[in-house]
Amino acid sequence: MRRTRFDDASCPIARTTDLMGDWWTPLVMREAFFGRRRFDEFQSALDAPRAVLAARLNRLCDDGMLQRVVYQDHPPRHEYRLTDKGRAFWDVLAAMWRWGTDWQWPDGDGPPVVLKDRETGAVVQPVVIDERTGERLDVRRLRVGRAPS
Amino acid sequence: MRRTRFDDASCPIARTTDLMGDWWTPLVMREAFFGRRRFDEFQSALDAPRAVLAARLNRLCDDGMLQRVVYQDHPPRHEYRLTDKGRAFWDVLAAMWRWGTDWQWPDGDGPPVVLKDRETGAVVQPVVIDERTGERLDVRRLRVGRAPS
DNA sequence: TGGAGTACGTTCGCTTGTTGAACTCACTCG
DNA sequence: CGAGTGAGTTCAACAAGCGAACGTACTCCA
Repeated sequence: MRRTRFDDASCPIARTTDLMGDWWTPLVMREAFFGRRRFDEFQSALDAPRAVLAARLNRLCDDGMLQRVVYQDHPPRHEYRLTDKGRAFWDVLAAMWRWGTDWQWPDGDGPPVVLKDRETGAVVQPVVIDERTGERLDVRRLRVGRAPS
Repeated sequence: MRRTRFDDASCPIARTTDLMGDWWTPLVMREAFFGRRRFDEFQSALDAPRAVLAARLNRLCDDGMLQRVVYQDHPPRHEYRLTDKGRAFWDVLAAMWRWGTDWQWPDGDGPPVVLKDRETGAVVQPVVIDERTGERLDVRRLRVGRAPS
């Protein structure tokens, strides 16, 4: 049986899950954000099975998250670079970073790493708000509605 | 071979991925946010294999995202309810919602559904910002640093 | 008392995906 | 010429996913 697919679902969460819903894909994207570009850079950073990594990189290229850029012919070699679509995905990883930081270190002391501003050195704490009101989301006030036409 | 685990990684994204990195778990959480509580409610909403759903619900309970609440004995029956930790996870799903809405409908017209404020009916558009500055994140200005002690 | 229905899983046989290790190929470097 | 490198591909063993059927412990209605 093939894995159930959600890429034609009408829910944005389902479509995103279809693309990113496995153990390696979000980490491949994380490494891409941290500047990795070549196969072996990803491989040694993640220590992922090479076959799985190749499959994930292919899928991310197919889906337009990454783009192959040739840097030599004979043999053909390319780098994997983020597209605009891939770059926009950082928001999702940032939300995961924040939630993981807040909730996945039950010992109370939090993770050994934080996000910082490259120039000022200030700690960056991602948070999700409603673009219109600027306030944090309250699930209880949300509902799903038909899109305005 | 057992799936590679990241639950002891030092990166918050990796730990979050370890928990949510499969195709059903985010959708189970989505349904929990939309008010599902019982096994068959989840099952019919998602149309997931029952064995897989049972495994996911167990895992989410083990990890403190959901909580079993008994609503009858003989036979013992319980509901699955969100904990604070699970409720906090909405931010991640909201970021996925936004990204999926922006990038996973290439036909240009966007998904048929939107998030709305239950009272005012206004469309809600989640966005990720830096809590301190209130500005959207710019990946290029970020780096990973050691946590302050 | 008997049969249908409901709620919540578990078991089954099968297919697909993941894993680590080894291998290939086309170069480059000394 | 031989060793090294980068980017995958192939392999066999094992784990996980799949749909369907089954089990259990009730309740409801005639």
